[in-house]
Amino acid sequence: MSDEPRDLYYHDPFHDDRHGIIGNTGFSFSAINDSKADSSMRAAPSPPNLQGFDPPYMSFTDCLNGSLDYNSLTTAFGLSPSSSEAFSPVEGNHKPVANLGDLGASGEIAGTPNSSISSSSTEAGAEEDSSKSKKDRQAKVSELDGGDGSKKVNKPKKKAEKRQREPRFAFMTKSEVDHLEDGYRWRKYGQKAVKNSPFPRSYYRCTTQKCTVKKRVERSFQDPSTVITTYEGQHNHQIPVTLRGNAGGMLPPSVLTPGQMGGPGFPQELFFQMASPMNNLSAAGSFYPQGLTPFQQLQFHDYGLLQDVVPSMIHKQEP
DNA sequence: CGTCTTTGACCAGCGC
DNA sequence: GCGCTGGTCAAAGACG
Repeated sequence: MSDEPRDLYYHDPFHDDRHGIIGNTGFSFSAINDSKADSSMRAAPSPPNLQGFDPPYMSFTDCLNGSLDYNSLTTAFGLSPSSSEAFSPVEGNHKPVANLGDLGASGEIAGTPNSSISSSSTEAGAEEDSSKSKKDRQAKVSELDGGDGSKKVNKPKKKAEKRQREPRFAFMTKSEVDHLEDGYRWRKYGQKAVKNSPFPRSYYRCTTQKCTVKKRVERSFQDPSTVITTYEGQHNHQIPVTLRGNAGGMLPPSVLTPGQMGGPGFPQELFFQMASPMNNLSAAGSFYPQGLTPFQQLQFHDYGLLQDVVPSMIHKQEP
């Protein structure tokens, strides 16, 4: 693949001094666009106050609605240019915060310090799961092969339609554990070495039937202590709370269950995941300049924010 | 025995 | 057209 991911907006983080600022917040948004053209269209004027945290942050809604300047927000965090997401560096983040894994409440992930979260949203719009399309493709091929079955992987006879992407969100988490518990069950279906990175990227798929959500997990090559988790798609089911202990009890009322807010789990899950660690952040107190944390803003919006956010994300998949 | 991980192979898409 | 890279498949093995 090229160094310029085709399915998202990427820009060189190392030549944009805004990143560090964002990164220091320990929380950032990165937009993942499926369309470069679209990303350029969305490129609103840079938030002039982004650098100074004042007003501290774009709202989650802003991010999801694409009203913010992706260019200023999309930052690489030790991802190879070929990586599909870009993040903010968090070098300045030295205070212990909750781990995303804590949210899973599995208990198997010790709270690792220095958690930083980044979320990314795509333009999305893809109803069809990429893997599904590929499955269809290969199934079709299988038939075309006349049931030979000798070949391990069947070759498609014709080109499938251009693969479409589900909406994606990425999280950066400082963790020693690669695969962070998030309450869902995942099956690893692949691992690949990533260009320009010594760390492989792992591919996971939600094990729930008919749920096409996938996630990728990779370590930042710049900061090996940081795990970058990218979710793709939206869960069409609730968090299997009975599994592995889980976080059911931890769920804030406003984000308790997917679907309650008007859609399947994805944005809610995201918010939930963001919210919990950030709660700890808030508790940490002096973590952010002037006591302002990104989550504080989120808390301000809390329910309303989700209401703003969710429809913007969910309506795309409404029938 | 069911579930999950590992791993090599294959494919698509892109740039040159 | 070729090579590179990301993404996925699926058999084999590991594990509880």
